[in-house]
Amino acid sequence: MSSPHQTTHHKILQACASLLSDGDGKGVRMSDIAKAAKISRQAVYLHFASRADLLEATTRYIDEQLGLEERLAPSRQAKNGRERLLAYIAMWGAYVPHIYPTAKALMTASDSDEAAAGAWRDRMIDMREGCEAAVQMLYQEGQLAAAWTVDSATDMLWTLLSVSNWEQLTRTCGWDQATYIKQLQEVALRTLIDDAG
Amino acid sequence: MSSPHQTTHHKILQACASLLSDGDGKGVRMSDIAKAAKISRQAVYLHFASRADLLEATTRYIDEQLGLEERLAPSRQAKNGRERLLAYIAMWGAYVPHIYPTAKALMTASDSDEAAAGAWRDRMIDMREGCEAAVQMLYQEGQLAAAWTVDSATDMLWTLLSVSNWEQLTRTCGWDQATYIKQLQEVALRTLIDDAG
DNA sequence: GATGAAACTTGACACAGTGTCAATTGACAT
DNA sequence: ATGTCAATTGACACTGTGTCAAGTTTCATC
Repeated sequence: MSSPHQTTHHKILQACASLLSDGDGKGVRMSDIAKAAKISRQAVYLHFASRADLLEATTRYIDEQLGLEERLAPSRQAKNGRERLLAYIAMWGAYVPHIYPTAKALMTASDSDEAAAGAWRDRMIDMREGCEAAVQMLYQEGQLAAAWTVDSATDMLWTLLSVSNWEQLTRTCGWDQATYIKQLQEVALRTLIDDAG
Repeated sequence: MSSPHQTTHHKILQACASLLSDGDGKGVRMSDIAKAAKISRQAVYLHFASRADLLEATTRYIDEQLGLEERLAPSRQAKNGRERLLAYIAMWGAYVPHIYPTAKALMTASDSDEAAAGAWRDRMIDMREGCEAAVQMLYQEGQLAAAWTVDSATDMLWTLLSVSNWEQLTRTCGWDQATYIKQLQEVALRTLIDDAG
């Protein structure tokens, strides 16, 4: 737990995050990051063991910058499962665009496949918990549709909200953010709740 | 339109398909393929311009081997949109396991990113047409839920059935094939049709 | 049977990008 | 002055794709 204030460590994260934000995560090389941080390429390795390691740290850094915790508050304060589900999807839909480039870089990390894939998977497991909380609440209210267990419904919701899906719908299909949120809320409600008004 | 009978061309496709089938598409190198086809690595390039090119040809080859067209028949013969939707999802759920390794290799082709990604995208656009046909049929029957246009519903269904989602649900979440099919049918019905009995 | 064209082989190489190593410099504290 | 830590420079190994050149096999065809 070193404290990364305005240290080199911090500068690297900033440079990495910034490079990932412009462009869509393609071809951000260690040397690019070093250059952006005004540092030698090798110095990066003094702070991060590998590209995957740096990428993973960058997602955490971005989470802090963007106040992920605060963004989660509305869904946590929701008074019923339905509201919680809607709030969670709204939060997520507004959040993904920010982490997308990093996510993409992490998901398609060609080289240190194991490490990068693992880092991203860990990250997504955290997000799964948010899904589970909403589903659990629905279940306890007796609102969860009969076709689902808490587990399978969580799996489904989690998958529905995956970054890949977000990418396909917004990038390939051209949906805008508001549409993405509205339609995914629609799907989630109709799928998970019986009186899906 | 050369005719690939028992030619080298054909042997390469066979070797590639076979290598992709065991293992999950990771680290299948050009040299591995050449070795499996009992050919020099360079000879592969006499038949396929690049790894992406070969991979793409392999998906087509597999489609033929597995009789994709015949598998599509039941959904095409369905007498209403609902049946067509269900049949299409059932077909797809049974089909994905076979193309998954190749799909994965194509999606995560680190190098010739453009070509590989493009090849896979083309492939998926074909599959989108199957989704659209079902949605269109529902629409013409007045069965498509009010929240959707034909386009947006097709986008949603297409995304729902993506290989990434299949991968997450079956590989990560551990769903078996029957569960995948049943639950995705459930989601599609509830989402797209108003009287989602 | 010689000629020639295709298909294939061998071996070498360029290229990109990651990660490693060793030797050196600079700053700062004690 | 000494030690230590951060950073630099430059070189190198490694992996895998794709390219090139020169030689060999195979086979058809005159």
